[in-house]
Amino acid sequence: MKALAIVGPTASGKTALSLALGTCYDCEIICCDSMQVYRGMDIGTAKPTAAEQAVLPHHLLDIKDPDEAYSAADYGRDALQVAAEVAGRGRLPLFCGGTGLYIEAVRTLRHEHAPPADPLIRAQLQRTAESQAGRDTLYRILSSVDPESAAAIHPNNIRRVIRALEIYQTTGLPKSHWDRQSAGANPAMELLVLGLRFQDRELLYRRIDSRVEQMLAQGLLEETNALLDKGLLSPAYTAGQAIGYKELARYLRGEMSFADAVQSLKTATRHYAKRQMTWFSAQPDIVWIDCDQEGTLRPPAALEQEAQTAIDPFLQNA
RNA sequence: GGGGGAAUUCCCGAGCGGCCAAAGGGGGCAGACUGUAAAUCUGUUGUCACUGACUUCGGUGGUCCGAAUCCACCUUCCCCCA
Repeated sequence: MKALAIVGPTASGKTALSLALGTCYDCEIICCDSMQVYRGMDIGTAKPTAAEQAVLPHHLLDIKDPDEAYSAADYGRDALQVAAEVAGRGRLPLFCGGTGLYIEAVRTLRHEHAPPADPLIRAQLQRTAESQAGRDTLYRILSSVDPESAAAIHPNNIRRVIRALEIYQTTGLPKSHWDRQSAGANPAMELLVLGLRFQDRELLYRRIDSRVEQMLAQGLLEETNALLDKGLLSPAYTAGQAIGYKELARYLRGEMSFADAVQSLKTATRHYAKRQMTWFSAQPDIVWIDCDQEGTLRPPAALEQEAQTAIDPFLQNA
């Protein structure tokens, strides 16, 4: 199965390009965003609007409530199924989103994938990890049980230490074993990944700032308040970690001024964009498209055209 | 007009005679990432010919073997009394 993907940092213009390209190649869009899957989180996640969703079918949006758990592997499974359905209709699946790990999940999802989180084991490990001594102990255990993973995980990154131990405890096999298994298998689909990037970082950062202002004008504060009222913004939920909501929630709870909240939301978004760029730039085989040239944004048509020169041969090649 | 306090590296902010190119935080830059990923974590951040040298802690001039740290004056800011 062939599919397209558009990736890139937040506010780089993925949605607009996906609509243009999707129309051109008769696609259905499969959103690849860890936060857009949640209902009631529209403005803050820059979810495609109703009008945009009317242009082409969109999938994997609004499939969970903010207090429900969802993960990369869930996404990999769901996305694979949806993509097969789209292909079954004779249309081309077009993944679009900024969650790098989710794209990766689509590509490398295997039957022999590492097991899901075990709530009991995880809770137990987390309790141990509350003290520094406990964390040291966990890392020491990991080092003896799975030295390969331990070497790759920084001792301070307790979250990943816990996951590695969880895998070992539930399967009796080290995480490194499962990783090798999935990395070695055949890709689930043939994916052409188009990556949007900026030569001039300032330009991206300015877009981020103005998009934040735009979100606020559209009612991000009200949206946050609604979620807060329903108790859906706990940091315990994945959705509660979403940028924008967590900062504004602090303001609404009286923990910081509105101006400070907005400032930290902008900063957090820039940090996020940087992490995305780091992630994507480390991925092999991305066809890069520059959004800007000599300090100014390129016209959308130029980006589309450049994308097409990569897509056409990809689709022709049997 | 009188009295008191403050000026530190991009920002905030410690330091109060040597161990200080100067804690810590923020920001910037770079990186990691296989079921919480918009998460979590790491490195780096005066300059250079970089195991050493050079320049820096408002300004100028002193004291001292040695100053961001002490003294004098100047500049700016803040507070209090008038």
